[in-house]
Formats: sequence, C-alpha cells, structure tokens
Amino acid sequence: MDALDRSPESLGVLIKETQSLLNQRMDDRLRPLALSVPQYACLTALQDTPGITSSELARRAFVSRQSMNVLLQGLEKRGLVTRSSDPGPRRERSVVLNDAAELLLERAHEEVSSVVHRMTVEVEPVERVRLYELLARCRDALLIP
Amino acid sequence: MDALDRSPESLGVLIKETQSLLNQRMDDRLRPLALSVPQYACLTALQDTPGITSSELARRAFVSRQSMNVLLQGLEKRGLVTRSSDPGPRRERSVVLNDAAELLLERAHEEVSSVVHRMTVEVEPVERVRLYELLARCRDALLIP
DNA sequence: TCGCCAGTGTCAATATCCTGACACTCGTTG
DNA sequence: CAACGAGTGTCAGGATATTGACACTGGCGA
Repeated sequence: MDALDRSPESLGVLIKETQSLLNQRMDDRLRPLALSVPQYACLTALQDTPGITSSELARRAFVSRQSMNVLLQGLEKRGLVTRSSDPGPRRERSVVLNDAAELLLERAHEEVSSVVHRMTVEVEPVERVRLYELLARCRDALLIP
Repeated sequence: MDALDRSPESLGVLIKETQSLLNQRMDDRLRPLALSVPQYACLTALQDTPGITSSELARRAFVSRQSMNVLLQGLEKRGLVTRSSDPGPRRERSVVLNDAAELLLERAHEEVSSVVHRMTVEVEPVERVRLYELLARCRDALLIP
C-alpha cells in the first residue's frame, strides 16, 4: 500500500493516457480523409494480410465480429473493400482491398507516421527500440489467459 | 515507406494492444466486485482528488461529461459516491467517495495491482522505471495540441 | 456598466459496441 | 457412420459513448 505498490498502478493509467492521446491525434489527422481510427486499423491489417477473414480482423482490432462486420459494410459501400460473395470452405468470406483503398492508405500512412514520429521525437532512436521491446514484454505477459 | 518508417507505426499498434489486453485483464478481475474499468478509474481519481468536479473527472478519464455523468449516477444509486446538492460557486457539484467505496477500493486496488504486477513480471525494476519515463515522454509529446 | 466568453450541468438524439442467440460448415472423435 | 466441438456469419436487444444544443454563472475587457 506504499509508494512502491502505487507506482506500477500508475503505469497502467500512463498506458491508457498515451493510447487515448495517440488515438485522438490520429483521429484529428485521419478525419480530413473521412477515415476513423478503427477504419484505418482495419484497412492496414487488410493491407498486411490480404484475403483475411472478418473474424480474424475483429480479433486483431480487439472488437467483436459484429462490430467489425458493420465497419466492413461501411467500407464496402464506399468501394474501398470487396468481400467475396462465394462463401469459401468454412462459410467465410475473404476480404480484399480495392485500388482506391491502396491510394487512400498511402496518404493515411503519411499522416499516421507523422503523428507517431512526433510522439517519439523526444526519445532517441536507441531508446525507441528499447521502449518497444519493454512494452512488447508487457503485452506478451498479458497474452496468456 | 521502408522498414524504418513502418517500425514507429507498429509502436502505435503495440500501445493499443497492450492497453486492450490490460483493460481486458482488469475487467476480468474487477467483474466479481461488480465494477467496470471506467467505474474503477473514476473511483480512483475521486480517491486521489476528493471533491473533484464531474467535468474534471471526465477529462482525466478521456470521456465526455455526459458519459461521466451517467457513470456517476450509477455509482450514486449504489451508494458509493455522494454529489453535493448545493450547486457551488460555478454551478458545479462536488463529488466525494462514500465509506463503502473506500472499502471496495481496497480490494479493487489489490486486484489491479496484481494484474499490473503480472504485466511487468518479465521486466526488472530498473527497466520498469525506464519504461515509465520513456512512455511518459511519448505522452507529453502528444499533449500539446 | 455592459457584453462577451469560458466553464459546468443537463437533456435529447445518434452512433457505436457488446452480449446472447441462431444456423451452417468443417474436422475430429466416439 | 454419427455426434460433438470449434469456427464463422448474421440477427436482435441492450448498454455505453458521442455530438449537438440549451440554460446558468463567474471572470474579463471594451
């Protein structure tokens, strides 16, 4: 109950603060492109792994399948993604990016890179990889159950 | 567009992954106490700064005033907090913790400390403060606009 | 002094996300 | 071969968060 027990707890709020700020700044930059942060994350995951399924997409974004589904419907109506109408082997419909999405992502990646670069502007590159490694260790420790 | 530009972007998703996992683990531990993570965060901020206003509470939790208001109504109905009925100087109603909340927070802090301790179990204490300092620098860089 | 602006609390409407449930398909296991 | 669990997509309901708008009050500058 002393200061040593309280300090790790404040690491949790620090993570939340940083994530919320980063989300807000990304939203500011992505809004002119008519993209929300979840939409950008979805398109990016789709770019890294083409033909991925909707459920896998939901898992990576830490949302439910239903939410990812409505998000994909919006992207499909805008012509950014296309879902294969043929249900595939296990009733899954693969999703792929459209050319318009690739073009839009080029600009979006620039904006997001600008934000993240600004976030780490006060951290030397050597410390940057150290921060990444330490944080990754924290994430992995929470993965199991 | 090479690997150097992509690495900082992955730091952003790493922060989101860690925060989502931490949120999920905290929710698992707090659910038996009938507490959601936003409720716990609200009570904790109220414990650190008694008599705080609802709007300030919303700012610290990165939510709108309206959301914090309905959250406070739920806590008030459970007898965990009491809002002063006298509107104060600038129409604000100060919120204070009840004894039941202090008692509940004792157990909740134990659970949360357990989760955060487990998150940093693979990080030596010296590296832990380094992680905190580096992440705090990132957060501060995003604070300004 | 008067008007203006920032801050607060509140109401209404909207959007987003989640839980629960169902049907369908595959692989595995009895 | 039949039954079962796991994975996927979808529908409906409810909980939660946000945006927009309004009224009220204190401090500030014209």
